[in-house]
Amino acid sequence: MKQSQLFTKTTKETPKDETSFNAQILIRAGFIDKVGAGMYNFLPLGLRVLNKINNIVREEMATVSGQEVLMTALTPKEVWQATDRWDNFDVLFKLTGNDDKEYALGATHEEIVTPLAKKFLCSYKEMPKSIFQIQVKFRNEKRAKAGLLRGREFIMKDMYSFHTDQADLDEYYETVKAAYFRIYERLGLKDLTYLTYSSGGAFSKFSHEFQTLTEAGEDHVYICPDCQVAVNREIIAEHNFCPVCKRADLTEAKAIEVGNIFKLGTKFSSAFDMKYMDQNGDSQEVIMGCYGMGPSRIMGTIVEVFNDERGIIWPESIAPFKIHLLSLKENKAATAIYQELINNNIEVLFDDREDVGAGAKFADADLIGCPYRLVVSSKTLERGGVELKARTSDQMEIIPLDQIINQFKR
RNA sequence: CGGGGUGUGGCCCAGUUGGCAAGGCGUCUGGUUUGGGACCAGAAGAUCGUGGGUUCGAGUCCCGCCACCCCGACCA
Repeated sequence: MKQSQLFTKTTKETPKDETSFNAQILIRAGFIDKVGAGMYNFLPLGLRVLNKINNIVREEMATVSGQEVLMTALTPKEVWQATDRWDNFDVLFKLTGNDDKEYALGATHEEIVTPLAKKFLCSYKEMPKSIFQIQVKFRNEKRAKAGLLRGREFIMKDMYSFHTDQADLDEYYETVKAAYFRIYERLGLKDLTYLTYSSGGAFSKFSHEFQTLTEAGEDHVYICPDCQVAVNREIIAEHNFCPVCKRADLTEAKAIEVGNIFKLGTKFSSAFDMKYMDQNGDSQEVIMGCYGMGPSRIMGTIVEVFNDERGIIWPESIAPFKIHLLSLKENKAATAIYQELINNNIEVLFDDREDVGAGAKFADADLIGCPYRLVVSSKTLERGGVELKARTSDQMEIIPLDQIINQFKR
């Protein structure tokens, strides 16, 4: 991508109606744009990052046999009445069609996925199965806040699994837990992310959250110094020791929830009368699990965690581009390098702008935060190459022109 | 939903006692620049969130409403 053609541009001004770091810097760098409280447009750079997060999530859900679907975001009133949530789920956005029929914008999809699965899963031979989607969710939060960390409209991956018995759910649940940690590892968040025991809400005694430590978070967790495990403050009164090693001297920390998995049991299969036929020809209730994760919130979390005073420092796995190539009055030589990178399928943002000073280009590169910066200038060309600098380091080195591809090709 | 705060060109903001709405960023034109957000000259761009009220006169004072931010409550 040539930066001269990029739809967005950066700004020095901090938006006045944002105080959260993730929103301020993502807006300044041109990744997102604010429409209203908890509502953001994703712009070309931001969408590239979001899609990369989504694709990592997709790949890992495939490893636990999740099949991707896309369900409706518009949902009929009747399905929510079936579970008694139309009147008891206060984050539902409700609306009325022109025939006075009422709808809700999807806040979560148990009410849609259960009737759907009921149409296909009728026999013990057809289970277990799990399906997931990556979709916009709507929740009428009384107070949206903290940029991408709590929106009224946000992106969510929600997976639902269907089992014949509790043991099968329990086993599957553990494999999904492991897949979640692989996702956080690939996103660079693993060391900061804790499996957290928390309230089970309406469906079970406990659930598991994945909490990433950051001062920007709104949850308080008590972490075990030995295990990568924590207890949410919600339940610390009844569970004030490490669930794994039983230590009692847990340390309080602020964190943001980046995933939440539940064993639903028969709550929804029973509400929608979803049953299957077992080996003996008897009708049995289906056992369900659900597994949530918010890619847009994760994007905000990563910005909160990986940054310095100059801007974002994207992990390579989700950076909008691997390389930011800056031309300082040497567009001819730089264009040749740009073409060669493109020809080798190496993602590059090429700052070919001719009316922008060197200082502004450096500032933009630091703000946007691609992992590697390549500078082409008369100085570097005299020394036979280009200057390479990692966003995470102050070290610079000259790479000979014929070695650039080797440097980045894996 | 309670409490607090803020609304002034696209963005950040100044605006004194009620008296011609200032500056910066960005944009456009011309010129000079080019290794850490350059400089000079010129130009365009505002029904001051919105509706009422007070006044000769309201960005400024009063009342209602709306939006956004923060704290709290809430948060499958």
